[in-house]
Amino acid sequence: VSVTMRDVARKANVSIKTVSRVVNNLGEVSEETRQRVLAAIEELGYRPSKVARALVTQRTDTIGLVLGDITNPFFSELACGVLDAAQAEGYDVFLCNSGSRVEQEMRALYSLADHNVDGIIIFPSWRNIERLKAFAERYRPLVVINRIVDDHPRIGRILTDNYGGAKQAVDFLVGKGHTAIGMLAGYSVSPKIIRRVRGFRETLAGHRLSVVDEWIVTCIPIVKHGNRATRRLLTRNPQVTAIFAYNDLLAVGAIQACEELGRCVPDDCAIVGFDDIQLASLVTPALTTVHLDKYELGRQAVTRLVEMLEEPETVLPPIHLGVKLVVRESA
Amino acid sequence: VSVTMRDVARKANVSIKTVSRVVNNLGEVSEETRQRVLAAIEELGYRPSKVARALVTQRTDTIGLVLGDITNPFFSELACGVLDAAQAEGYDVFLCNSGSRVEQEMRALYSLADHNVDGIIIFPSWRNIERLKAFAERYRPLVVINRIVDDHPRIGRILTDNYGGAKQAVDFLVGKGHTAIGMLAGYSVSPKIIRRVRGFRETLAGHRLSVVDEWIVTCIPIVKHGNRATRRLLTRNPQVTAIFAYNDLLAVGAIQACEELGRCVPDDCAIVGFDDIQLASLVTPALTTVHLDKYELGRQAVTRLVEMLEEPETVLPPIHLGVKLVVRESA
DNA sequence: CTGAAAGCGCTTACAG
DNA sequence: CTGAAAGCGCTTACAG
Repeated sequence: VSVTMRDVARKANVSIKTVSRVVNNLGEVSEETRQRVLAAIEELGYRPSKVARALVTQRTDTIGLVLGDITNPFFSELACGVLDAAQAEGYDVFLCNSGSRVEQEMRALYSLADHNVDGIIIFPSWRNIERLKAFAERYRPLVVINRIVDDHPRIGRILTDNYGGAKQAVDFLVGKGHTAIGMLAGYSVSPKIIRRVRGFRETLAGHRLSVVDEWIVTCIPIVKHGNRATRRLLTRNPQVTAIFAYNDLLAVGAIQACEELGRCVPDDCAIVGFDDIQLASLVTPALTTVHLDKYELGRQAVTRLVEMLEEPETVLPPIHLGVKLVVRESA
Repeated sequence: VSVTMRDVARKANVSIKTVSRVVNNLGEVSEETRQRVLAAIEELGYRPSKVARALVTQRTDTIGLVLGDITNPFFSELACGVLDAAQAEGYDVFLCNSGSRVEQEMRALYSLADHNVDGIIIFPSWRNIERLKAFAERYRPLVVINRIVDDHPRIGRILTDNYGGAKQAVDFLVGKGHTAIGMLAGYSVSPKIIRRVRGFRETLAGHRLSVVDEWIVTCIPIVKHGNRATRRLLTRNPQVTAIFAYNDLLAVGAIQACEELGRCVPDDCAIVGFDDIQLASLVTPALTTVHLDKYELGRQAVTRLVEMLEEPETVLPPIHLGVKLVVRESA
């Protein structure tokens, strides 16, 4: 099928090299020759093969994006930012779902490396940092979203203010008079890893409120499990009057559970989410939540990756993204 | 950085060709040699370059996916099906947003062709079929979702039963006693192109109800515009007691509008959506809508594309996907 | 069972 | 301003 540089060269009666020069705008070609080559390209419908070019330049103009699950609105908004920014910079993007599982995540990474992507943006699963570092050193540069990693020229970092967001949420709830506040903690309850949990605990303590471990429950961060976990939490601990959720999906599940339990939101139980996905404002009652600019997060990741590709030796500082509580109806 | 076949060959004391044989499992290698090569591969961390391989085989093991907007839950569920099926078949996938604009869509297509993807799955913008056909013939095979296209060996087709879904919705509404039914029609009101509109009109006519053009309004299919369009529709035509929406996003906007207008759903105005995205069951009142298996849609598209790649000459019949009305609270 | 040569479609020094 | 040669990292006939 495909027409090559050789075909164009033949048609325009020049060497392959000259075609290459006009395709890549390297100048040094007489205007007349240039026009002749351009005409041949047009006529034949020639498109330079990025594969062939990549083999010699070692650049593919592609990047990889590894996410937990594109079906999660948080990730799809982030992906949208990545896509738009990548296109603006001239990159195409490979998308991989990791299912938030380490094995699948590493498989995606290696598969991307096999395709010689220029770099990879990843929202990693918990605790996987060492393997990521090994990968980055051996194969491709990485931009890591929302995980703490040591300085490294091959690893870029984008961090959202999860601690601060949790603090804003708790401060707000305490300000409303709540003293018995539970948390749906997502995958892990460990404050060492999860800054949203640490922010929750420490802010509570800062208000001289006791941190009750039993009120902090782990759950897969989707609606169904938020519902289930909340039902269990409120049934066993009816004294809890407010819930801070690791993300909006859990918070929406919590609203459902309250309704099923006959507890009115926000009067019988206040609920605060995190992320401010589109769903948050569409649900009834509308969710009070910590707003995070997911699209911008994706854009920044691309910007940072491009910087790293341009200056491979430099270690760049982490990029920080702020968050802000949005008060609606659920608290 | 990168270690090549030559390095492995040197280390294992064999020819490059022999390394190629074990990498590709072509047999014809003595077990002893095989082990030696495998050990060298392991030790050096060698990974075969797909780029180099692609240059000679003309296959990249990648496919492209061109969507309107990954942020739309319909598309992200579809994408999830594509991703999973593609991975199972050994393909990685490029994702492109087209913003539902023809120019951007064509740009994405050509960019994908430049990367030598093996094939492309596309949910095309309206009326673009001729250019798609030209592209498919000249560059890469396509699987087209939800557009009618003539038989063509380079174009696969997946169709959902949009007409039947609209019919189910209207039948249901009429069964409930509604006679003044409006429609939020999405981008275009033309029954020639949009089967959901045609199904709506013809089913109405089949019930001997008059089809009022003024009650069928076009709008960008997202929540905000659904709200706006519904407000206008119901304000100008208060006699309308039911609305069929082109998709769930519009239907959710319609629910909001009714609430703002003080019309109770479903009693003062019944609303039926289309697609059954996750949001549909989360909103209050929960949306009655036409269920569509978007994940399966994505899977089928991949299956079909793989079939086409295996038998490039054959023209395959369109794949049809059924739909089914799900009755919840909004109608 | 194993290897030397040619070639996929480009770019990169190097000449002229 | 223009071209011939080598090479990117593989696979594909072809020999032996």
